[in-house]
This record gives sequence, structure tokens and C-alpha cells, in this order.
Amino acid sequence: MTHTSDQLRAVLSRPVLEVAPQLLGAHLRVGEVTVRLTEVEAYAGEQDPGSHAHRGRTPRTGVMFGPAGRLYCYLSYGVHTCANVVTGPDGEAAAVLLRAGEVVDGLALARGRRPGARDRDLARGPGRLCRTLGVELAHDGADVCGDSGVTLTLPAEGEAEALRPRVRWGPRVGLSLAADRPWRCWLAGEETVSVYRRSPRATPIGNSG
DNA sequence: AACAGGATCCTCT
DNA sequence: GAGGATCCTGTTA
Repeated sequence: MTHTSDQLRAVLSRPVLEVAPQLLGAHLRVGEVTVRLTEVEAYAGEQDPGSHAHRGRTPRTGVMFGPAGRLYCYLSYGVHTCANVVTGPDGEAAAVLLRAGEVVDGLALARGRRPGARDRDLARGPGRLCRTLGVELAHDGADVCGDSGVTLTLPAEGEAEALRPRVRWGPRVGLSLAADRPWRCWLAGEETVSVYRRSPRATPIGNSG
């Protein structure tokens, strides 16, 4: 559906576990490259031991504590930019990590940004997705509901309905804390969905609360 | 000022 | 499936 920016922000302001599956099938456009999202993870803010916001607000995580619809970008391992869409009411630090997608526009440019990668791997993984789209730390705080150069388009109503039965849930990738919470969701049958890896530092299965 | 720990990726085998 | 690269961030002193 083509939402106004107010409608989109209203959707994103809902609880993060409600918003996350609605982002599956959505199109994220940055400049000339567009990715169709196939896998995301929900992070529930200060209550969630797996979230960067767990220990409160810091310079890095500040955007997450603001209103829904902004991009929270951070550096993973000091090297890879990863991006989240902030969700929930203003003041609540919930966000959805954009884990993987399929390039549906700007393929030539995307390939140039990821030399040697197969097409299915262009945006398979949160760091790769940002590299492919050209998302960098400078995009931290960009409003996907506004005129920031980053545009989010939710699936049309009929398509969202068609996708619903294909949504699967499982544990989030690579977390040492709260490793068992099934807050990652993806579209079954999509070849761009990334491979699950459990953190070697995570507690044994079932013991992490 | 120093340290420990990553919401990852790539290259092997 | 395993291991290393690599450097930012938050915490502690």
C-alpha cells in the first residue's frame, strides 16, 4: 500500500513484534538501489538483554530512544554498517534489524558495490545489505517516512495477506544474551535469507531466559 | 588510558 | 563447520 508518511509512521509506532513481520516484503530504497526485505529481527529496547539499548541510552544508541521511523545505524566489529528501523512509541528504544533482502532495482550498481558476490548474496546478511544499498553510519537518524533519501514502502494490502502464511519465526543470529528468544522472522522459501548461527558464547540451549 | 566484547564477513576445509 | 580479521564502543580505573 502507498502510505502517507503519517500513516507509515503510525504503523512503525506499533509494538516491535507486530511491526517486524510487516516489514517482510517491504521495499527499502536508497538512491538507485532497492531491496525487498526477506528477513528481519526484533529488538525490544531496554527490557531486551540482546539489544544495544539494554543498558540505557548512549551516544551510539540515542536514535533508538527517539520516534519511530528513523534509521539506527551502527558499526559491527568496527567494520560493517548495520541498519535498524526504530519502532514503537517515542522514548521506547525498540527497533527492527534489517537482516537480508533481495535486490529488485539498481542491480548493476549493487553488483559493483559487492564485487564477486553472487546475486542472491548481495544483501544476504545485515552488513552486506547495507553495503549493497550504500547505507553508512552517516545515515544514522535518517527518517524513512520523510524526505531523507531513504524510502520504505510497505507491501500492498493484498500482497501482505499473501505473504502472511509464509512468515517463520526463530532465534536471532549471533547473540550471546537472550539467544533463545524467537524474535527473528523471515519469508519461507526465499533464497536470500541468511543462515542461522548461534553465538559460541551463548548459554546452552534453553538456559538464556 | 586500557580492556574486553561484539546484532559480521570471508576464507578456508 | 571452524577460525581469524579488525576496530569501534562502553566500561572501568
